[in-house]
Amino acid sequence: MTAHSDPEDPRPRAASVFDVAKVAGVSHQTVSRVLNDHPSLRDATRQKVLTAMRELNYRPNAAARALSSSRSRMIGILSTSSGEYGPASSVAAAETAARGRGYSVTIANADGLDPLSVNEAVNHLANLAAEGLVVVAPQTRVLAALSALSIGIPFVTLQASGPETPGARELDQVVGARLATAHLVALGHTRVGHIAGPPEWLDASQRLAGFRDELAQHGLGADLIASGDWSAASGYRAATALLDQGVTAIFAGNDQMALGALSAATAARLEVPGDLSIVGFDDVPEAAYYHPPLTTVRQDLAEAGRRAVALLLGESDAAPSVQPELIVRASTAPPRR
Amino acid sequence: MTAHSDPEDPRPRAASVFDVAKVAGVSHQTVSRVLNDHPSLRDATRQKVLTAMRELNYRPNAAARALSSSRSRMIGILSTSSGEYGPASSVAAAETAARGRGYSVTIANADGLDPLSVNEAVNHLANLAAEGLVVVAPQTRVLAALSALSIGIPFVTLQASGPETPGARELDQVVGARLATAHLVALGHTRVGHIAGPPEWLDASQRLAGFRDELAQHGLGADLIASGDWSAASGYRAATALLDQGVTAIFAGNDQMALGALSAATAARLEVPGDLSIVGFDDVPEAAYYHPPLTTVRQDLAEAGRRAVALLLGESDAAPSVQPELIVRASTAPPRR
DNA sequence: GTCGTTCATGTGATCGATCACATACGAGCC
DNA sequence: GGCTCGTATGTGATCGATCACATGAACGAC
Repeated sequence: MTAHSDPEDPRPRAASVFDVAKVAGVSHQTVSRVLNDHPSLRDATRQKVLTAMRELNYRPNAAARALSSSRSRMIGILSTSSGEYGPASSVAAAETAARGRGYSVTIANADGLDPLSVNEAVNHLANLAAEGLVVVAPQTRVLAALSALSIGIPFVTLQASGPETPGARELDQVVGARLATAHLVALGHTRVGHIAGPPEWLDASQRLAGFRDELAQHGLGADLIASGDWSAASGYRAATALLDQGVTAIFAGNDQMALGALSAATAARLEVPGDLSIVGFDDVPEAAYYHPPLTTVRQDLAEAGRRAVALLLGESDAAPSVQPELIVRASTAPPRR
Repeated sequence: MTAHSDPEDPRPRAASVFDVAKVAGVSHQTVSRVLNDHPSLRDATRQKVLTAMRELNYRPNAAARALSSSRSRMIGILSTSSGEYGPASSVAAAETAARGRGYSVTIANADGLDPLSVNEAVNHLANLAAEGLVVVAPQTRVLAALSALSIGIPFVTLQASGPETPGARELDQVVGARLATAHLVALGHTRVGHIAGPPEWLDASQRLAGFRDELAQHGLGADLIASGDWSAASGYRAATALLDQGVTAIFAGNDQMALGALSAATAARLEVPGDLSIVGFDDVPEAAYYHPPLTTVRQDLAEAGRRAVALLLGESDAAPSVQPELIVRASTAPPRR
């Protein structure tokens, strides 16, 4: 009594347009027309096909579509490997926006500092035939690699402009920085320092530029500058250095570094905002709960993600860019004396 | 004098295996063998082909490969739309791990609370023929939707077990919670409260379970429980409620809520850790710079992401799970009296 | 010296869609 | 009637890879 092997299940593989066509009593091409909602189709026919699709639990094969139409309907996101709040929320918003338009989103993280890693990431996305790239963490090196590889993929950078992106968004960064700086100056600070992000980040250099511009406009020198790497730890170190130079106010390039500065002030037995005013950038959700609650510049990162996708997909009705907003909390005050 | 339209550029479309084959003087199949590094290939032949590929700047067409091999080499990540640190860093690590193994990663965000949104996200990934799913923010509803759709895609959940994932990882959460709770008990606290995450999150319920278990083991009641939504704001509210009930220590389900609790204590003119001890969970990079620096439980989220991918791709040499680690900083101390 | 094996390579069908083109039918017009 | 035109649908080639199978050469075993 030997159990003989079953002749295998009748149809292990998924339904194709042909299967649907057969069930609906039409040609495969008609099914394809339904899929791409072609205008000249009788409604009765369309319904028959749709019914058949449901019955067979039909799923169009994305690979086949991509192959024959030579359109991948895929957008690549080039990001850094960090889990930072800013990039992450932009990515999420970009994904939602893209999916809403029938696109898929693949991500590729690059180290950013490592040219090889950037190349690999870009190459990966190019191999997938991504129709466009959203560069989330725009470092000069990433953009350089992108140009150098010169794969003909259009790309849009977030939060800072790349070659293809005219003006608009880059203003945000400068304007935001000016907002923060102006606030400190208006409070009466004259010795205001800046903790800049890594110089190779476009955002960082633009914020720095905004800081300089604003001080210059008030006839103040902008020589109190320290650099960090976006982390709280680096903010702590940078703030310590700036305090030695006698600043009474600090504009930090992001909220994490501002938090580090807050911590450095405490360690130096200084009161914030009494002895030292601090402004951050980004308005991370936690900023309102820092001690003291942080004055910062709010950016709508999610909106930036959405807008990047819209721009990429050529919806050039691109509304004017969202302006950053200064959120005044408790970490800033007039200098004590 | 009419400019006649050019007969168009000679070969606008990219090189295929056939083009490479012609240049290398071999058959298209041999090219394919090089691509998939087939064992029986003379080295000279392989070199010829590789040279031809470089010369033509050949990129294998992913869609065509997927179609004919019926393998998408794609992993889907099902995530929530938040920009939180935890999920984001796991996603990044998972991506790197997947790419290292020749897989691509597409993401799909779901609202998590909205069943429709979850369905859409899962469906999207299924349509892409993802070979496996990594569920980054495991809420019961997401898992339910996943089972209900019963598309035959294997999936792995991060940080908490799903149907397919036996034991291992889920311990992490419980163990971590016990670690935190035990620390507070060892300091002499008897009225310790917990700020739990949303009940529909598996992580939240597991941490809560760990908290309860540990207290029970010491003969202490675990009735001082408030719920939050992971945000600092909710932590603030929950902590305020717990303080009314006279707790001397709080274990928060994540660092953001712990930060909110820190802020609530300050608002209530209580000193941390003198009047109130607080422990968080996750060890976000900023935790060391909170005021005071936060005692918390460190999880290696990136490692979790990597491991999820390994598990998914059937590398069952899955090393024993990484144990969470208690990081003692300055937010915990013995009760004042 | 023929046979079976293994290695190295080629030939044609195939995956599941779209595309280019053909066809059938009815309406409108001279 | 004969023409053109627009709508609705079908036929076969095609995208770029892999797969199944065939073939030719080299080599040892009997």
